[in-house]
Amino acid sequence: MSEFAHRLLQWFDRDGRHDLPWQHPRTPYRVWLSEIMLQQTQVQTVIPYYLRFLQELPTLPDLAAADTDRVLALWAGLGYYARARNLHKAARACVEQHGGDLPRDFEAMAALPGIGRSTAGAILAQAHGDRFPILDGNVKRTLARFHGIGGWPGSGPVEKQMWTLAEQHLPEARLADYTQAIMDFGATLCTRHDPACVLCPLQDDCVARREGRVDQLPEAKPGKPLPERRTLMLLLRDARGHVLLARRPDTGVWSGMWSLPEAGSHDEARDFLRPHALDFDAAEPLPLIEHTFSHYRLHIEPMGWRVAEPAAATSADAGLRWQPLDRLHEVGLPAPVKKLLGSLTP
DNA sequence: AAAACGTGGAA
DNA sequence: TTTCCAAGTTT
Repeated sequence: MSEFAHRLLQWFDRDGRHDLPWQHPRTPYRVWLSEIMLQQTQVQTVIPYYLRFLQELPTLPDLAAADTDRVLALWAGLGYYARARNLHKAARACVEQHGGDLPRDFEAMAALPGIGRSTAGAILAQAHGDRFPILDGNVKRTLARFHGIGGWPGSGPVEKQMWTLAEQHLPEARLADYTQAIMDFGATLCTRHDPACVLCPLQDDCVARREGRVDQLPEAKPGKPLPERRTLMLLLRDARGHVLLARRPDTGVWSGMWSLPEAGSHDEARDFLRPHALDFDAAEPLPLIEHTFSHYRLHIEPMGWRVAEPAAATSADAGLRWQPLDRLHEVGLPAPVKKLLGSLTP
């Protein structure tokens, strides 16, 4: 076995994490769900969502049989909602094409929506002990430092080089433990800021350590200014304590989620209000919301109205629904909308 | 290749 | 306050 993997496994046995929820039992479905939730998301954030999701949908067939709305509701707050929609699609594909289980074959696994090369490797290694590398943020950081690799790890050439190295470091056995080990190592010891180099089992052979470049590696993603956008959110409440929700389009942010009706201008808002016989100028202004995405900042202007009777037009529209304020947990709401509606007094 | 795609926590 | 970024994938 390579010295790299050997030292990592020894470190893992003593200092790794052995009680994460998806480790007991380490079934393919449980590992899969954890890997998808953990994409671009920290363990601490995932755990409560993971436990709730698994309680509601304990098996892959349960997930496949669930409504998309229910899946999105369980995901609401985690972000990157395409993960939830792809998870759901993949579960249905597994029922139709793989007998209700995840496939054991790498190519079949990576062909499922939401499962790329790294996630496929992570699932096969952890659930079956198969010999595949992963290349997540932890591994990239570890390799960048250990081998002294410059350049942003997300760029094509650097990533290609790292896949090769990740493959070369694989041990012959204990693939499940090794996969968990290198992620634990990156998450708890070889951290982005202030890594614990004095405790590191790889310190003698670490290029960054030897050359005093630990703080400089891995190199950051080239930064760009954050664009600003704005929208009006229309909050219509009726006398029963229901609020009017609108389904997000199939494309763009929050796709498929339920949210508040939006308007890009006051004129657009007036058009939307017309069937409700509401006066735009009678709106109750609500506190402005600033919501930051990974790729732009959104300024939300919420405006509220009270309606005596829900207009017939809104009940017939499949893209709209009147939802009781005390049953918002039934639908998947974007984080800032959930917060806004949660602050309302019923 | 580069941009889209969420959110909350830390520096 | 602003910036960065955390178990990436898809288009």
